[in-house]
Amino acid sequence: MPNKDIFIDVALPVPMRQSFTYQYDSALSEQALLPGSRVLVPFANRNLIGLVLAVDTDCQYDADKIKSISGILPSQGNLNEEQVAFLSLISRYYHHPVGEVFATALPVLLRQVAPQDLEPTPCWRRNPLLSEQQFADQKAKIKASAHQQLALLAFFTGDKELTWPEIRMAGFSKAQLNALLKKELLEEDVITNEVYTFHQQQLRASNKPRLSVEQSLVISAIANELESYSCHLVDGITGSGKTEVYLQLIEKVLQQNKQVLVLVPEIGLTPQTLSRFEKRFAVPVALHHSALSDKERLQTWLHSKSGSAAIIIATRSGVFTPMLNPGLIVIDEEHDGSFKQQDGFRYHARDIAILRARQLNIPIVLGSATPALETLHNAKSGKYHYHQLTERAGNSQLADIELIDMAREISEFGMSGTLKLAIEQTLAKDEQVLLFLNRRGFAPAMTCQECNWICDCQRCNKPYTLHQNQGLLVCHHCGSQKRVIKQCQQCGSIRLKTMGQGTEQLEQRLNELFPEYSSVRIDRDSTRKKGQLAKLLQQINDNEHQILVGTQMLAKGHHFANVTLVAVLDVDGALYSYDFRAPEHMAQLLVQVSGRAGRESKKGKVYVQTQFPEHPLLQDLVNNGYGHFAQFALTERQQAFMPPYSFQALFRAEANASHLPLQFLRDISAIELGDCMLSGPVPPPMEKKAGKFRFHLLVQSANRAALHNAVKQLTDNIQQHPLKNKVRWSIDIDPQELTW
DNA sequence: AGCACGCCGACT
DNA sequence: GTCGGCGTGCTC
Repeated sequence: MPNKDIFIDVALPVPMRQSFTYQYDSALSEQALLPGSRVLVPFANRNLIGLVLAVDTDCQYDADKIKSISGILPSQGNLNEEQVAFLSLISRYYHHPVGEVFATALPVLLRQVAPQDLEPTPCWRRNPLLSEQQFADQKAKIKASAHQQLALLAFFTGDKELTWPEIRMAGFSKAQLNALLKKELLEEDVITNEVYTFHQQQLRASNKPRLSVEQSLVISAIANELESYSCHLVDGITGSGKTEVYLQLIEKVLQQNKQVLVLVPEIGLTPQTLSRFEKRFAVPVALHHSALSDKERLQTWLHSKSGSAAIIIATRSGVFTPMLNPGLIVIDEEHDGSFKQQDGFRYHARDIAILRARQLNIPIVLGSATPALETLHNAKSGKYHYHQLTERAGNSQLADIELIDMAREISEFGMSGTLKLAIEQTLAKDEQVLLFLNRRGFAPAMTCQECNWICDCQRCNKPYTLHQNQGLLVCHHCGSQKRVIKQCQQCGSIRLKTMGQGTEQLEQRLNELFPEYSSVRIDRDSTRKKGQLAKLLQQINDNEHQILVGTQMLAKGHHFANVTLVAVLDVDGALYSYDFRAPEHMAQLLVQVSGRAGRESKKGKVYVQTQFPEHPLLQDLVNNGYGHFAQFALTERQQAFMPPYSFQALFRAEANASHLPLQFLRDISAIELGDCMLSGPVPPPMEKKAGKFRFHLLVQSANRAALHNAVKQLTDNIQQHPLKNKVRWSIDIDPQELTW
């Protein structure tokens, strides 16, 4: 039925906190126009793709200024009404422009005009037509020097089917794949676009391990709640088999012909993670992570939306992937910081996932060995179901943590005598040592011995870090670099010295101290080249290096079977930090690194060097473990009215002159406070960064509604403030970092 | 965010 | 005389 008087509300990818009204001449097209449809519209003399929020018969905007839409885009890329409602809710929750929220939720290619169709995904498996003998004969034709071809072939175990993103992620090339295809060792097939349905033979039950009593109890408890929304925390120590819990729950959901969304940390989506799923389920798995091309990401999105992917494994931004038959969301390592986006639209994928599960009325499972204090609080207060796994599988034991009092030790280059001795003893047993230092470069500062001048970055007013290997001074805050200087720029003296040590120096000193052993450094600098990290990790597992030096990178996700000594050289920064979450992150890190030591029945040891061995939080962690520490830290948070006992919103502003952000934030803070507390504007610990002067305004309340209301008023004030385009500002709801 | 409009410095 | 610098302002 043609109707000329249809008005539509459209979200456009512009940083404006509003939608735009267009007219729709329904005689123009046969295609239905619904909330969630993608439309092409004229906007400020260009054409943009927008998402329809609502279809209406009247409009609130000046009728003479309204334009008509110029087209409707193919419906495969549409969202449905629930998804539109959900993203609108998210936009309101985070006080972020609707258009940008929608843009974040759609793959890049759906924000472009090119027609985008769901394509069958090619996949490969071992050629089933070959007999054992034929297979061996063909395999013998591969040159012995073609290690990668042989490795790729070995990657295809059993009847495993692999898609190109999976093969590439494991480090193989198209050429290697083609070589195997040419020798007919593999056959090509396609994963169809049909809606996925479960068959019992898709279960590789032979790979199912026996469960512990604890695991069985957790699984059956959650399995009883699969029919509607419920949120579960699985709090399980390293090695207690959290993944097995997820896998068995996923199995139950797949049997109901429903889909599962699994969110993992940025670095957590490794070939090993993937192979755990592949080994158990012969179902279509789709991936979503930053290394995929735009086209691959679109395919994942479409396969998930159309129901042809059964399991979707994704990092942060995958939380928005639409599903035809959603059945379960799993968030592994839920405490991980990479779930929070730290620029632009600052959302937390874990929090969004929980809201989504509630809206979809499906269960969500959060898993961690070191749950975030917020999560733990919600679990203990009964908002989430709380499940604990306290037993380690097999005969492996958790490492002991021991503090080294640096005030009493003679230390050389940041290493105490006790530690040095322990390293010697460990190396003598042919075991590996992991040294953890969260500071890249050779030394974090350079000073003049004559006049005490410090070589600062002029854009940040912070010391340059010396990178001796490259002969550079690098600012770790803004990235600026300059050639290393030989003379004091204040008094001209050539008596310059470095202060403190970074990983580069530590590696050098260790080579001097233990010349008969090989040291390797794993940090952003040493792994910049693509594939370098995987190469170094392989060398470590092949025992080519005995001493491992690294930053945070080394703490997450990697397992080193032969490491029995782990040392954290400096935790003090976290004990007296401006950031109230620093001790929590430190504790999570310590537990994580201690999980690196003493696997495979060799009991490990963790040393932690500190100037403050009596610090109560540190003592509690070491003596009583993470759970006890967390309870103690929560009590402190409660006394200080900090999250999770209050909710926060942080307004950040920066400009070329310091009076601008100050005045801006001061002006807008004239609001009706209600049940809220306002602190600031104050400069953050780094008052100046990359030449910009910065200020903060923190809003706090025990009441979400009151906080929301205050933020609303503040943003309204911003809209009217003359400086709103002169200063760069942002809103961070539930900020993770108060430093910046 | 783009993109146009607008009013002041070094070029063919 | 013009090309172009980026400040300011608007977009249904």
